[in-house]
Amino acid sequence: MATKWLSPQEMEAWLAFIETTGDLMKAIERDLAQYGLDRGDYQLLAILSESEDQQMRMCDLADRLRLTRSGLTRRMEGVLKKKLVTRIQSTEDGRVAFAQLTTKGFELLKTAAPHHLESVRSLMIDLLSPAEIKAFATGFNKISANLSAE
Amino acid sequence: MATKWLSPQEMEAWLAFIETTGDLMKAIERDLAQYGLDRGDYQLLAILSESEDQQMRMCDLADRLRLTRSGLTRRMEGVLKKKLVTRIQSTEDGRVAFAQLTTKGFELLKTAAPHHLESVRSLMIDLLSPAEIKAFATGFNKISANLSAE
DNA sequence: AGAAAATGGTTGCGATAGCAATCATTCCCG
DNA sequence: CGGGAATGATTGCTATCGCAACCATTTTCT
Repeated sequence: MATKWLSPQEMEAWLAFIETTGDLMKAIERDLAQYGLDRGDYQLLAILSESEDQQMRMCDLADRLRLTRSGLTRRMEGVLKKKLVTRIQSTEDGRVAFAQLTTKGFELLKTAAPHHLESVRSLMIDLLSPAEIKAFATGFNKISANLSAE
Repeated sequence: MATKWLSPQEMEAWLAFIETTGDLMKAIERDLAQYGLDRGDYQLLAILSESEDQQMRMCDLADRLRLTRSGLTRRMEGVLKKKLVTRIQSTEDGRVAFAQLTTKGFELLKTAAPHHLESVRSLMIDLLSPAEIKAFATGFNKISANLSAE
């Protein structure tokens, strides 16, 4: 297999991507810390808030969060202790538990969301031209579709 | 502060980015696992291989890898045990230690690199149009510059 | 109905990595 | 020169998360 190297332009895209992504995530996470949340907690609350009855089966929630079931069990410990989420045992299926957003969790999310949005804007979105925004959307969607197709 | 929401296009770019990035990294990491390396090890070897005498001060290496000094100390344990890197105590400055690539480490890197490159190509670069490549390069560079400027 | 398989969730263990504290060495300033 | 500050690296502690093993419950198949 002859190794086809990356062109300078391709290399620049790749390097900029890997070197920047981690830093960007850290910066966004730092902005979220003032609410006592990390990115995982925020994502969890955000997903629950958009769900039917603001609740989800643990299992499905784990998939959405890209966590294993055990990973979610552990993450739940944190938000349960903070009373941002409650655990509801299913009456229909004894195996199943639901995670449900509490009022406190919803209030915190409503407080944090605008600031989080502002972080995303100022650290990323507002820096990009419309063409770049479009390229990010189409590009990452293609990458994602390819990953799912495997 | 009136909250300026994201436009559908902006939202799509943001969601595609965060949802895809983690999966992409995991996929690349999975391809690297056949060589007994994770992404951190690979990066460490790659950076050393490009350095003067294939060695670097621990401190500088930590910066390049976006690790704290303690994080690097721990990561070094792994590659030291695998004999991919050696530790060299500086004779000039008693505080300083260098990490240096071993022959074995260099050989492994030479073996893994083409496959890693192929992963990067097939999972990302080759899926993108030239315009998207360019947008990724310029976009992430802008984001990065902004983060550094803070 | 009853055994085997599948599903949902938790737990023990190990790996990664950050923070704070620590230690050694070197630098700097009086 | 001597003492305090800075620098480089390590260690203890903690938190996150995946894997494998496990347990409980439900489903499926005969």
